[in-house]
Amino acid sequence: MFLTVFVLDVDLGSGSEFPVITRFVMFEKTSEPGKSLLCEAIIGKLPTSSFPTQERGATVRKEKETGKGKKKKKKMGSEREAAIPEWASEPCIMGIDEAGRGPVLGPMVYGCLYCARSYQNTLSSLNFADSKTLKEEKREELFENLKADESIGWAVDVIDPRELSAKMLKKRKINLNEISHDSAMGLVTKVLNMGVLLTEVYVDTVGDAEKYRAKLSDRFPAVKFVVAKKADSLYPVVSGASIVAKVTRDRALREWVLEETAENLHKDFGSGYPGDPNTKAWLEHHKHFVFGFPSLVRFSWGTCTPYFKDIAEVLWESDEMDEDGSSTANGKRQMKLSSFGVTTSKRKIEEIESSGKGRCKFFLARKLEQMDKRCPGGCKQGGWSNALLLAVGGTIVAVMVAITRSTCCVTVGFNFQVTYEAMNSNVLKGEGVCEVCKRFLRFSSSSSSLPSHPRHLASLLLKNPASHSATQQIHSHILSSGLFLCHNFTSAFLLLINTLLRCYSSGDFPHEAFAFYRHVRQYSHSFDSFTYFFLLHASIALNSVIPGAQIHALTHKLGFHFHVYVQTALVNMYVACGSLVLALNVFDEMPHRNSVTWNVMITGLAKWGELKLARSMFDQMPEPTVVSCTAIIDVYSRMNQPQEAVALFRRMVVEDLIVPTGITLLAIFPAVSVLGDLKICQSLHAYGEKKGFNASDIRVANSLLDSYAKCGCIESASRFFEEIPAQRKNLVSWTSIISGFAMHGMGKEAVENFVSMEKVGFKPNRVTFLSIFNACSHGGLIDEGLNFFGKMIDEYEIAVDIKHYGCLIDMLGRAGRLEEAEKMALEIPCNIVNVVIWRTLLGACSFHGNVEMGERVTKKVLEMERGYGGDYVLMSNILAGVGRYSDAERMRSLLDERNAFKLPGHSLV
DNA sequence: TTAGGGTTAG
Repeated sequence: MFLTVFVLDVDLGSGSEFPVITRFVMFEKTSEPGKSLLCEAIIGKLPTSSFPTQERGATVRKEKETGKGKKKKKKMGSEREAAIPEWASEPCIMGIDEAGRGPVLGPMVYGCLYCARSYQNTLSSLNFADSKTLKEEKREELFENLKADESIGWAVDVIDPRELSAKMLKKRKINLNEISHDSAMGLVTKVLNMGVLLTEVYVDTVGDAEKYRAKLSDRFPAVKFVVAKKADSLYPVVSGASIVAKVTRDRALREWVLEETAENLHKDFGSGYPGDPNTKAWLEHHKHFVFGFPSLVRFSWGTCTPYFKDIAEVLWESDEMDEDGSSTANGKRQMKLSSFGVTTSKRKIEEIESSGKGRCKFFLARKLEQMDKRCPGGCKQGGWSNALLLAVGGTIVAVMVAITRSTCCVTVGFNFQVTYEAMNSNVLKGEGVCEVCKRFLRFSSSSSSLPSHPRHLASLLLKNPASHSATQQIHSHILSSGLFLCHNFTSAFLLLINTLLRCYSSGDFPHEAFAFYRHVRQYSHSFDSFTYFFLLHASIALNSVIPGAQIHALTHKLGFHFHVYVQTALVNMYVACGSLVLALNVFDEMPHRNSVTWNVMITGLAKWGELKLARSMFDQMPEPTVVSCTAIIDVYSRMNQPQEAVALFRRMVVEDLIVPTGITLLAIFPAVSVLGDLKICQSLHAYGEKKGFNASDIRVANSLLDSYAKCGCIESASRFFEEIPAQRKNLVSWTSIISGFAMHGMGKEAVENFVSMEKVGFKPNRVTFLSIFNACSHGGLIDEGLNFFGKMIDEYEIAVDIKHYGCLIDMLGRAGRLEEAEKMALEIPCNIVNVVIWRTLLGACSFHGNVEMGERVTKKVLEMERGYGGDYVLMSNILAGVGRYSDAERMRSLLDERNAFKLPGHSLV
């Protein structure tokens, strides 16, 4: 399973180090193309901590309001004023210890206990001992005692498991020792800031004791630090701190709100240590296929890894590329990029919502709601973003996000807690981007497996030009990696920009080309003709003249009016959008035109039915090329003017000015087929042999054999087909010869060839089946035809389309099996059925004189179309055939009344 | 790194 996550907004919180994703959507995407499923559309805000009784951060004991010994605290920097005991002004000692470094579950708690140095002896008599050696009840009792003791102060720092995991897995990793040191230092700072005169601090070591001591002394030069192993059993003040920490952690675990749970999650998780069978069982039973574990679990622990085997697979398939783009030792060159395409639609979302699928407790626990597509921060360009889930050791640990239209990049910890680096404000100064998005621009190229040089990225794009996901990933990478800063204005960067535009313009998401261009324009104006060329193609792909016209204006402003490529692309764009007048305007105003410009204009005119104008322009062309000639011939062929096509081809050959190519032959053959002129066909055969086109281009050979068949010479077609070497024949060759036999009523030969084709390993397509059905129809091979029909569905799994039904109904109808034909017609799905089907059946009814069915079918036909005279004539003939002359006459009258038309017959012979 | 013409079908 693949996942796609779209992050739309983050909450920076007030002073929180860890911003939280508050708006995002997630998609589940199956590996089956086209079967993408929206899993959930969600929005939410994470709680700052799952420990309900303590705030995240140091919690410092407040002195009781006893009055005695109470005094106003000195103001320390910006710290708030608070009451502190008198003894705090004396030299004080403090102990620091932790609880819960090892477990895979729950917070790590740092605790401290402090008192006046003069109270040290009393402290020793309080029977504090290393908390681990005491029973829970005893610890609770001691904790309550020390809380009640006015000569003692204490504080804790509860570090949420999500924070631990996020820090350990973020790009700039912070290991547990570092987190521990920071926490301890945080406690020292807090207590000092309260106005406590700390002179000695005893700390249970984490890592090398001396280095730790030096670090602490460096930070707090006025304090003497004693850092030792097992300090909790050596110094009563540290033992007290260990009790504070341990009890707080135990309570946190007891009172932990498993937000993911409504009723199913239980808290029998044992000790939380990785080896504990209860803990293991709990982990096994509480993993989630997308979110991994509830927020209680430290997902960065190696213990968790085996549990992620079965959960959502996240692929970040990219072979390691060297700096120069060459392959690594495994010899693979091709970059594989998994597809995290944007696949959604309003309908799909509604479907999922209404089906009730997708919502799970993990979403509910995160207070997730439906959302719309706009960026809540007010990004003018906001909207969907692209995201990549990064997998480390098979575990989802981060989501890399680049909102392609608003440039927002964040990494997201496993439980959607953001672990982000400082944003690069130089890069993101864009207009129309909301503050939230701006503040999250980040992600250096080192965090991605993509190359960092524009030239390498461009070559990657060129290797995967059709891959939308590759394009998106590189798009995101460009926005997020700071390439703008390093490479802006370089030719390599422009090449990359252009290549990306090219990929978008030729793919299914051309609007992204404009979005990207708009974005880049905020930082750079060093575009060239390639840029505008691709943008104009993107406009064509969008099938909209508006962006194209805007680019037109822009190129005019930027001085590209003399650039032949840009101007030709403009003509092409206007032609493609059907704006012939605008195309002609550009064409006329061009100071220089080349043959391509002419060809674009000529074929454009021809395509939109302006054949005469096209021909006149062709005749004015200074130097006609084979392309323009071929284009005109092709247009003549398609516009049913075969004589003109042949005449022009003759002129080409006779005048010997322009040499036809294989493509010219492809253009002329349909005209020859329409004419049915075997002699021309034979001449073209000879010409193709002489020039080598028949041998070099299988399409020419296929077209020739098709033309032979259509000119009535199935023998020549068959002979020519046999002469094509087996290894050159393709599916079209086989289909063409089957079709040839079909049109000559040679059902048996068609079937034999179909069988031979299967034997040599070709898999028939829908056209092949159309041909074989036609062959069976015209050859009277009804049962064979029906067998082929079954084969098409069952063996080749080809969807039946209306033309297949048409062939089969024609086949059954010709054979007089009218009931079967009618049954089949009635079974055709109503969204594809058309009048031709029923008209075919009506023809069969007429042929076989079936009045009863004829009347039924006529009714069907007239329900669908009333203006075609042939239908009335057919029914009239059926009625007349059985002597119902007055009814026949009524049908004829109806034809006149309804002003139905009938094309007069014609013959070329 | 830019363009234009392109096989089979009731």
